[in-house]
Amino acid sequence: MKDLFMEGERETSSMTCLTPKDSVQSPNMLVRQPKKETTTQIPKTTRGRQKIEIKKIEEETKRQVTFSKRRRGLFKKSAELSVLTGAKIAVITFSKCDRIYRFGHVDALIDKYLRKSPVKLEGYSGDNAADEESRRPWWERPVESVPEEEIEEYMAALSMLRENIGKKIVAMGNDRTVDMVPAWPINVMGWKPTMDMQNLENLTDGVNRCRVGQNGD
Amino acid sequence: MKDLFMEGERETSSMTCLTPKDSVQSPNMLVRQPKKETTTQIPKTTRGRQKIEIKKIEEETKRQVTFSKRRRGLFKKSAELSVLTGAKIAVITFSKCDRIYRFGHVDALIDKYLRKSPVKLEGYSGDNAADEESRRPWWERPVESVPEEEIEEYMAALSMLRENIGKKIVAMGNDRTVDMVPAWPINVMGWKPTMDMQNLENLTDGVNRCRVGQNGD
DNA sequence: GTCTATGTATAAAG
DNA sequence: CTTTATACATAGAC
Repeated sequence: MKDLFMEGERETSSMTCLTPKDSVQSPNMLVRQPKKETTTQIPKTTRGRQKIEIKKIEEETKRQVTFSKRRRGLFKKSAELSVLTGAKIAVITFSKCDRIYRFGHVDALIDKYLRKSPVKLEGYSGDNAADEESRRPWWERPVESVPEEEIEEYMAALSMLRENIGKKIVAMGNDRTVDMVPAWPINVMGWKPTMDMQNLENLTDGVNRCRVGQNGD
Repeated sequence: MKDLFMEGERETSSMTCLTPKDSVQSPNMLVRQPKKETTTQIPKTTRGRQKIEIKKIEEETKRQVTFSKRRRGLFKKSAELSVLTGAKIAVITFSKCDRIYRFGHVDALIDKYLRKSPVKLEGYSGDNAADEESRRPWWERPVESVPEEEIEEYMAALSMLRENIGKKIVAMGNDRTVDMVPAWPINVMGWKPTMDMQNLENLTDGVNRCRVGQNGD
C-alpha cells in the first residue's frame, strides 16, 4: 500500500514543521483529527511548492506563468532592498517575447552608469574603436577623460523627460521611495498606475507592462 | 510568569507549523521531549529569522549586512529568472556609499532601452522640453520618430566596447547564460572572475564590486 | 486571479 | 564566514 505522504521526501535539514512552538501545546492536544488511521485518498489539495531545476522551461504556458510570478517577486525584493538600505536600484527585463518590464530608478542609474563609464573608456575614437583599440586589454591602460558633449545634454534632457513621467504618475497618487513606471507608457492608452500603491505591500502589484516591438520574436 | 515562546506572535495567515504532515504522526508520538513542562531558559539558540519592517535601517552595520545578503539574493533570483524563462535581465545597484553592483545583460539592455525609448518620446525639442511639453500628458499624443544620429553611433561603439570586456572575461573561463562583470573593471587590477562560476549555484557568489567615486556620500 | 503546501531566503547569533 | 529557526516566495492546481 503506497503511502501518499511519502511521495515527496525532503532533503533539507531545516524540518520546519516538526517543532511547532515546542512544548507549548499540551500533550493531550493532538495534532489533528486522526480521521481513519493512515491515508484517505486526497488528504491534500496540492503538493505544495515543488522543487524545480533551474533550467529553461520549455513549456510555453508554464514559462509565462513562472515569468510573471518571479518577475513580480524580483521587483518586490528590489523594492525592499532599496527601502531597507537606501540603495538606488534599477531592474530592466526583456522577456523573450516583445515586452519590457522595468523597475526602480532606471533612468537615474542608467544616466549615472553611462555618464561615468565613458570617462573610463579611454581611446574612444570613432565607431571602429571596438575593432582596433579593443584588441589590447584597454582597461589596463591609464584612465583619461573623454569628451562627452552632445551625449551629455541629450541624456540630461531624456533623463528629465523620463523623470517627469515618474513624478507625474507619482503625483497621481502613490509610493514614495521607488518609482515604478512603464518603460514606454505610450499608446497603451487605458493604462494608469494602480491608485492603491500606497505601501510596499502592493508596490509591485499592478506592475505595468508595455508592448514594445510589433510582436516579433 | 512570562512565557518565552509567546514573545513574538505571528500575524500571518499561513500558520505553517500547525499541520505537520497532518495525520501521519501516530497520536502517541508526541511533538517533542516534554522536558520539564513549560519553559527552560534557553531552549533555542536563535530566534530564527525575525520579521522586520520594510523601512530604512538606520544602524550602519546592520544595514550593510542586510545589503550584502539581499543583493546576493536579488542577483540569484535574477539569474534564476533569466535561465528559467530565457529573459534578458539587468540589475544595477548604487549603494548609498560609493559602490556599484551590476548583474546580467546590462549593456545590451541599456542599449536597447535607450535606443528605442527616444522614438517614443515625440516632441523632444531641446532641454526645456521637460518644462513645456510635459505639462500635457504627452504619452497620449501620437507616436512619431525622433532623429537619433550621433547618439546612435556613440552607443553602438560603447556597447561594442563593453561587450568585449564581457567576452574577454567570459573567455577567461566561466558561465554561459548570464554574464556578470564589474561595472568598471578598470584599475581594480587584481580582479578577475571567480573561476568556479560554472553553475547557478555559485553564479552569484563572487560578486564583483568596484569602487566608483572617491569615497564621497 | 486564488489557494495550499512546501522550497528558499534571510534575521540573529556564533 | 556558519548555523538556526522562521518569514516569505512560489509550484502546482483551480
